[in-house]
Amino acid sequence: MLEERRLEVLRAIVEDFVSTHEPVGSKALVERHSLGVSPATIRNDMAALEDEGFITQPHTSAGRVPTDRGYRLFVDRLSGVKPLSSAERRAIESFLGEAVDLDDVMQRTVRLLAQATKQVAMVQYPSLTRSRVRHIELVALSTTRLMIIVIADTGRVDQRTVESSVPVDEALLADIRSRLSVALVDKPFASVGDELTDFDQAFEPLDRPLVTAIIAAALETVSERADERVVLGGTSHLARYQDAFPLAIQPVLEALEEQVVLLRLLGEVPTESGVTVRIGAENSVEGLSSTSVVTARYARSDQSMASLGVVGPTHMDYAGTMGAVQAVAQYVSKILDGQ
Amino acid sequence: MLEERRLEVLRAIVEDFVSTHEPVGSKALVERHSLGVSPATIRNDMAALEDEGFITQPHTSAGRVPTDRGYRLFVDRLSGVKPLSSAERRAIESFLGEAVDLDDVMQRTVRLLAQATKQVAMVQYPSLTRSRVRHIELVALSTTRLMIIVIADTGRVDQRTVESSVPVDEALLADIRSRLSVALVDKPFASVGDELTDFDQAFEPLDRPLVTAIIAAALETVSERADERVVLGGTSHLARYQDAFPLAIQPVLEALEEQVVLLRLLGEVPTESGVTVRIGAENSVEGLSSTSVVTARYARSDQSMASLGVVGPTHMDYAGTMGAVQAVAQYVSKILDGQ
DNA sequence: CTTGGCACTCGACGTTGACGAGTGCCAATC
DNA sequence: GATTGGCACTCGTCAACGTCGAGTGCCAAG
Repeated sequence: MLEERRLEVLRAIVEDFVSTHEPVGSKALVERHSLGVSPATIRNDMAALEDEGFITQPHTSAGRVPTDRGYRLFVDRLSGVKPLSSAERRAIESFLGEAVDLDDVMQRTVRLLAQATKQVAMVQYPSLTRSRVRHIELVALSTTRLMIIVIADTGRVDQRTVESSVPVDEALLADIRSRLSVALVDKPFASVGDELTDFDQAFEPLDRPLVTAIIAAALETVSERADERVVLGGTSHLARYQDAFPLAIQPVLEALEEQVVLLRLLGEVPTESGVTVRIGAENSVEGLSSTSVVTARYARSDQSMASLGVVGPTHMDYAGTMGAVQAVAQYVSKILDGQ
Repeated sequence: MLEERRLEVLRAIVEDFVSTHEPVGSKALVERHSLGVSPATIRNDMAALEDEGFITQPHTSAGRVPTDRGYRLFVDRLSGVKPLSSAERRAIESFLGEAVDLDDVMQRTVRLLAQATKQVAMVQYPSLTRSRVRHIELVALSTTRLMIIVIADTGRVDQRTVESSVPVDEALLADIRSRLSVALVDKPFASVGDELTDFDQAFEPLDRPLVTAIIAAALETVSERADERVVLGGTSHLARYQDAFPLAIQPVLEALEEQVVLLRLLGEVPTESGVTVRIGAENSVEGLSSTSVVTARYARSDQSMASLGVVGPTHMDYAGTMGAVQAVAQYVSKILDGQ
C-alpha cells in the first residue's frame, strides 16, 4: 500500500509536470488526481521520494520536479507505450507509401516523426554491411574523367569520379567494366576488397595506374558506410522550449549538427528490440544532458539495420513519444520490405 | 558637406549598432568616431535621418536604430564588400578541393559558408536543365523490380525503381537498355520527353506495359529538378540571437525547414551577377521579416546555375558576409568546373 | 499511518524612487 | 545658414522594499 501509493504519486508528479512544465505541489496534486488522501500525506510521500532521489525541489518552498532518476523509474515501471490511433497509423502508412526511392523514404520518415512527436527527429540510413553488389557501371564523363557507379541489391546507388592522367580509350573501359562485373556482381560488399586483390594484374602495365585508381574508387564506394548518414528534421520544435527550463538550445542545435553525435545517439541503442529511452545525463553526449532521446531500430525483414528516434526535453510525453517512434519504425521496416 | 556628413552618421550608426546590438546615441557616436562635430550637431542630423525613414527610436529617449531602409542605403552606398584574407581563401580552396563527389561539394560548401559567416547557410544544387544524358542503365533488382539509373554529364546520378507485374526476362531488359541508350545518350534532359514518344511501339504489345512504366520512370528522373534541392547548415547560429531583438527564432527555424521557402529565397535573386542582399521585409517570406538574406549565384563555366547564401539578423556585418558569400560562390564555381 | 494545524521560507510581482542616457528645442555664436 | 552649448524633459533600467501566496516540514492528535 505504502510503496504503491508512492509510485502513484511519482506518476502523478511526472504527468502534471510534463503537461504544465511547472513544479507541482502537494495540494495541486490531490486536486487533479483522485488519490484519496490529504495533501499532508502526499507531502510525506514526497519527502520519501525526494530522499530516494526521484524528485527534487528547484528551491525551498517550491513544488517538486522529477529528476532523471524519477523519469527513469516512470518510464521503466509506470508508463506504457501509447499506441497510435488507427487514423494516425493510416496517415503514416499512406504518407510513407508514396515515397519513390530510398532518399525519399528517409525524408518522409523524418518529417513524419518530427510532426508526430512535435520534437526533433533523426533517421539513420539503413546499413549496407550485408548488401551485395547488384551491378557495377563505369562511364566516361570526358576523356580523362570517369565515373564508377555501384548499385547494391538494397537499391542504394553510390558513385565516385576518377581522374585519369591520360585519355581513356573506350575499349579499355569496356574491358575493365566487364572484368569488374565478373569479379564483383553478387558478391557481398564486405568481400569486395578480397575480390579485387591482384585485379590489376590482368591489365597491361601501362593501364595499371588507371585500374588502380578505379579499384580505389570502387573500394571507397563500398566501404563508405551508408549507415553513417543521418537525416534530421523538426529542429524548430526546439525553439518552443527556449523560455522553459535549463535547456539552452544553442548547445543542443550544435550537437545535432554533428553527424558523429547523431550516430552516437542512434548507435548506443542496445541490440534488444523495442523502444529505448535515454534520459538526461544517461546519454553521454555533452550538451544534451537536459534532453531525452527515444530511439528504436528498424529493419528490413529480420536483419537489424539501423535506428531512428527523437530528441526532446526530459519532460516529454514519454508514452506518446515512444508509441510514435515504435510505430514509425515498424512502418519504415514494412515499406523497405515491400520495396 | 551637409548631405555627406549625414551619410557618414548613418554609416556610423549602422556600424555601431551591428557591433553592440544596442541603440546608439549622439554622444557615444562622436566619442567612437572622429566626426569632428559636437553631439548636438549629430542630433540634428539624426532628426533629419529619422524624418527620411533611415533610422528610428525604439522609444523616446533611447538611441537610434537603423530601419530596413537605413540598412538598404548602407548596403547600396556606404558599405563595400570586404574581401577575405588570403589565409581564409586558402582554407576555403583546400577544404572544397577535398570533396569527392557532388553531394560532398554541397555539404562542404554549406559548412564552410555557415562557419565563415557565423550564420545560417543554404546551398542550392546546381541546375540540370542544360544537362545531357551521359549514360543510362537498367538493372534488375529482383525478377519483378527494376532500377533505372540516369547519369548526367554534370556527374549527377538519379535513380528510380520500377515495379513490373510480370517477371522480367534478361534479354528483354538488354533490348530495352540498348534502345534507350541509342535514343537518349547525349541528348539534353529537356528533350528526353520528345525522344521517347512512340518509343514503346518498337516492342511486343505484351511488353509494352513494362516499357511504358520504364519510360515514366525515366521521365521522372530527368524532370526531377535537381535544383529543387537545397542543403542547410549552421542553424545553431540562430540561437545566438535568442536574447536579442524582435527576432523570435521559432518562425525562422520553421521557415527554413521548408524547401519551398529556401528555394524562394534563393530563387528571387536577380539574374545580374554579384552579391544580392535582401533586407527585412524585402524578402517576401513570412517569418523572415526581421532577417536579411545575402545570396550569390554560382555557375559552372558561364552558364548560370544555382544560388547559395546565408540568412541572418538584419543587423549583420554586411561587408564581411557579402565578402564570404561571394568568395565561396567563386570557389564552388571553380571546383565544379574542375571536376 | 493519516491528518489538520501552524509557523516558516522564498520566489513572484508590483510599487517606488533614484539615476542616467538620450532627446528636442532655443538662443547665441561663427 | 550651419554649429554649438545649455536646459528641461522623457523614459527605461535597476535596486530596494513590501506584500502575497504557494508550498514545505514538523508535530500532536486521531
